[in-house]
Amino acid sequence: MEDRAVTEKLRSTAHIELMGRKPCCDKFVVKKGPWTAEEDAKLVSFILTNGHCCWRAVPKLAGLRRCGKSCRLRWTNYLRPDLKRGLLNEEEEKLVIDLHARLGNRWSKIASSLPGRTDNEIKNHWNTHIKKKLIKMGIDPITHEPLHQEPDPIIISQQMPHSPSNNNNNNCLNSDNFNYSTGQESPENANNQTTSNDNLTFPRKNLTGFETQKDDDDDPLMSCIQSETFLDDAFWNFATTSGGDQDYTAFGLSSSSSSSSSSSEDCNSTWLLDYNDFDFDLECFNIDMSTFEVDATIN
DNA sequence: AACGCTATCAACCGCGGTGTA
DNA sequence: TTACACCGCGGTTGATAGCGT
Repeated sequence: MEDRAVTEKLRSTAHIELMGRKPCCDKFVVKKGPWTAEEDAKLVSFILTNGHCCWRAVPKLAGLRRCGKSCRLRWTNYLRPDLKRGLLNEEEEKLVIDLHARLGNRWSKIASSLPGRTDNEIKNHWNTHIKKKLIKMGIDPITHEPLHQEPDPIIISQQMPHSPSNNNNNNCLNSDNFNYSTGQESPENANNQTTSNDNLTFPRKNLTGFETQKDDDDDPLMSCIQSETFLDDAFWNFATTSGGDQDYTAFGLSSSSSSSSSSSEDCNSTWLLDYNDFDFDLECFNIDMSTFEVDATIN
């Protein structure tokens, strides 16, 4: 068995020299399944010392019999020092719901707005907690519409074609018009059917009966949103009250990361979307790991 | 104590987009 | 231009912890 693995490895190596790129991993010698503490230690030690030049090379250089892909997953989902532990708090949950209404199952995009949280974690939390909560509230977790409400085919036909999963235009949590810091819909945007953020935003008005309802009393989602917690300024002020220029520290964003996308007058959800484009890359930590460690303690 | 069921979450799989030889 | 690998993503699975009977 071992001989065969070696033979295959050599063959694979020879193949590499003839073909373009190297294979990502040697399928005959990689280990699968749960990571051991020893493997974790090796991976953490290697990445903290060297960063990850490319994931394919990491297992080899770190002395791990793992696929590079597996190493990346283990690092990003579990070993990264800046990860938050424990269940998502209420604010994070609400943000996930909001972003899910806007983005659909684009977990990585959603995760990029919750520093310290991984796409896998959010996906799991969605499937195990939030989904059930929404159903309990009478809200369809896929469409974010009330469960009892039949979708209007005319309305559906009006939806934007690039709307993710065709389900994101009904929710008053959808908030290009919504100011996270004030809890108010921006008046100048209130009647707009589209916004400038066109690949992430969708017509919000008059597309479904849900949104044009005059009386929201019977609507579970509206009831939720109109609940004390949701209307409490303190809840929405998390974006601005965390201290001076560090507007978004409640999400673990430092002023430097938020400054690229948000100014004081631009304190709506677009900063979140802009932040999606911030590529979290450990190689930057490679320059000065001590800085990294300091930052990691903040979260 | 033993068993079965459910919930949770780490890890894997397969795919699509992109980069490279 | 083509073929293939890399990377990241979303969906799914499987192990196991927790709980009730």
